[in-house]
Amino acid sequence: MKYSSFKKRITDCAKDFCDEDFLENRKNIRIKKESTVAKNLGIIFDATLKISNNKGFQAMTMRDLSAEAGLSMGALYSYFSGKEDLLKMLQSQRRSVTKKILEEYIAREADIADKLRTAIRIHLYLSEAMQPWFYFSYMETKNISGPEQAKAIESELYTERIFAKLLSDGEKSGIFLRRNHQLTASIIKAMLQDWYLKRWKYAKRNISVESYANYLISIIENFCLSAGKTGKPQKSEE
Amino acid sequence: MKYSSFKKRITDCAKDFCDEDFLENRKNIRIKKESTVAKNLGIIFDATLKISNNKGFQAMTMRDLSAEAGLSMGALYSYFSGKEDLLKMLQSQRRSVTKKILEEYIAREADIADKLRTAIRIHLYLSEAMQPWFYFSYMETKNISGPEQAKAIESELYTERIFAKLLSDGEKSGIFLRRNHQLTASIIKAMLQDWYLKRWKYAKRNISVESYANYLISIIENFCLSAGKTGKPQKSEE
DNA sequence: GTCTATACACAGATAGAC
DNA sequence: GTCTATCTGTGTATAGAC
Repeated sequence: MKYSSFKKRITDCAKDFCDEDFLENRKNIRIKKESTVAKNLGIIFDATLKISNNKGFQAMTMRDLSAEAGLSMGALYSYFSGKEDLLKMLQSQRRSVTKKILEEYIAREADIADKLRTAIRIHLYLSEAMQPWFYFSYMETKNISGPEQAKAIESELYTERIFAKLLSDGEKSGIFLRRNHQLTASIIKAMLQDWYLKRWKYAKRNISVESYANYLISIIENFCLSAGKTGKPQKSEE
Repeated sequence: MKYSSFKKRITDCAKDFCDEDFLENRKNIRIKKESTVAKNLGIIFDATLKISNNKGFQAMTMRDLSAEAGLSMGALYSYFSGKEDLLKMLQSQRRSVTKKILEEYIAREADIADKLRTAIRIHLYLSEAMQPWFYFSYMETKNISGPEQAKAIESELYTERIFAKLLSDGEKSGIFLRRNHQLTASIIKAMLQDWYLKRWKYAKRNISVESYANYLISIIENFCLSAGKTGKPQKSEE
């Protein structure tokens, strides 16, 4: 699957505001009209990501945000009760979109080796489509208050478990070698994360997200696939 | 080589204050006596890393630092001219130690495959011995003023080039396969970084730095070594 | 719903005594 | 060399007009 067709499918979803964690916060918002909330929250979230990824969330002032979003300080505070609240809403909204899409695409595949390839590929495509948020989430959630940090860690472990499960199922079916699946899974995560953490590097070198995906898949299959079961051949470089 | 013997060798070095970039800043320090400077700067650096890795460098106040270091605000300001200056000194001191040691150990090996193994292993050992600083440097330097950020990027690319060069030399000698060496090198970096960025995870799972090193080396050698040249066998899991 | 003006707290930094 | 006391800027958040 090519990135371009994935992206088309995704851009609508990405602005869904129907997550339950999000609705929890909805009642703190003074604005009544649903369409105004959706429009302005979108603008506020994008501005937050833009500024934070430049100078850090903690360093972003409300005046910065006000200028970038084109709303006065007063207006901003009718969409959230404070900086911490803003972070919570942003995180829960994006996290639920990510999870939904990842699960959807993996479920479509029947074969285990395909599921693993798809999991790697779709995770990369997701982080490509929402790079500013993935970067933000990685860099900022470490320093945040207790419950938010716990959710970030849980989210890290959640995708890791998906990979570990696939590797372990694959071993049972004889298509993958016996390895330390948990460790392999966590190394896959590290490689996936590098894509959105070092985007400047890959962009400068003209590495496309497709070719990065193919490269990762071939590294992992070299390491995990049983001999003879080379699966569909994957190009190792572009 | 075991981590424990490496660590013994390193702990002395790690407090060297003889880097040229550092001496540049030395003249801004009002304190005359060299031994006092070394002692208190050590305390200040450690306190900075401890607080910053908890709440972020930008969120660390001088009062926090004063309390943690056991020095008054006034005293602190006789060791640096401001927060930014403190960061510059810390970065240049640690960066020079890291570079020196990494080069030293790679140079000791004659065989290319051994050089690659050593580069991976020693980088991991270094980041284990100085985990707080590696973590700090990764998370904080992105948001900092121009020249400091440029040095951080240069440092990332510097180690990457070491790996890429080894892979490419190895290809010429016929021991490594023809791959996209630059891309492989950047993926090696990603895997190395995961060790110090997710230390909580590996600690909880009782993965030792030695076994992580062995695992990485086996992934890379599976991918890069020419058939038949399996080199010294590496354990893939512990 | 959005604005301007302002309160109030807290940060970085320094002066000058000891 | 280290301390306490204090200045000044800047950040978050709110009140109340439009």
